[in-house]
Amino acid sequence: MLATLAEAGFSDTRARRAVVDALCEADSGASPADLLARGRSRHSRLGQVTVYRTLGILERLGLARKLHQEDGCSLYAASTRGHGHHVICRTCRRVAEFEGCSIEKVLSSVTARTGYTVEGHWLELVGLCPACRGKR
Amino acid sequence: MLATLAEAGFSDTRARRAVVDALCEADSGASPADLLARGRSRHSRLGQVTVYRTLGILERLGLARKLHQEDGCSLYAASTRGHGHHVICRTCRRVAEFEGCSIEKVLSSVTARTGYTVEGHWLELVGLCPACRGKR
DNA sequence: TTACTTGCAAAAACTTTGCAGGCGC
DNA sequence: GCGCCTGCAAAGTTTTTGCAAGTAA
Repeated sequence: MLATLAEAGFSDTRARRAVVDALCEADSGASPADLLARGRSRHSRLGQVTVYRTLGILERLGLARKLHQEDGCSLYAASTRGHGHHVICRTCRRVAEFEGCSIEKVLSSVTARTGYTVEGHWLELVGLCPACRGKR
Repeated sequence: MLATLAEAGFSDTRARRAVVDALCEADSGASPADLLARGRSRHSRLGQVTVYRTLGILERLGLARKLHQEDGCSLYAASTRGHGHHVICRTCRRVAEFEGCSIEKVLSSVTARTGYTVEGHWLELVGLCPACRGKR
């Protein structure tokens, strides 16, 4: 992830590393505030603004993805570069990434029914992770 | 839509009607601010707060759906009650609703690969509507 | 009448911007 | 050393809350 940042021409700074590490260590969706808190354990002078700015960069590079949810959409999760989707646990917010969403069939039927040319899609699953399912 | 509100125990007020009508007449995603503006042409004393409150009710009843987008997620669209998804035009924001997203196969493969129990999903398509495609 | 609604004003929450100083390269 | 980065403070936005007055039933 840091390597990709470097390739893209961004310098390797302490603040960015703190944000990136905080995001990667989290196996659940993290809000900018969460990331600030976690990042500060690595770099105490880290500011919220830098978290936002770094997230912006990561998002543009496809390294982080914003998770959208019923009750707001300001959680972020690390993401393998490129296309992919996330499943998020409705209880603990832990996320898992997956690829291959065979929705080609849906696309053609939507095109036929609505006349739209579909260029992109956003898919997100919600459920219970193995750990939370066990707890019940 | 108003009938459904009544059945759910909400009274039929001028303000709510203004918001509902504004949302229904819009064939594109509308922000709370858009709805306030449009709603005021019907009920000039309408306040922004009521727009938010009404949208909250409609959302809970499944009559309105929040559209999530790259650059923020505060657009709403009227929605047929129950399960469904939207395609939104990336140019004019016009939306169309569709049902039948055959993602059952995806679900089982995700369950197998991640161990999550998937309970719900959220899918949104982006593209060009017939009108915007023609304009180019 | 009685409880539900509304809208104003204010507060709160969340993001972005301006800018002087700091740090990576 | 030069130019990209950072963080503080402040400004902007968006959404929520408190409350007295208004309205549906």
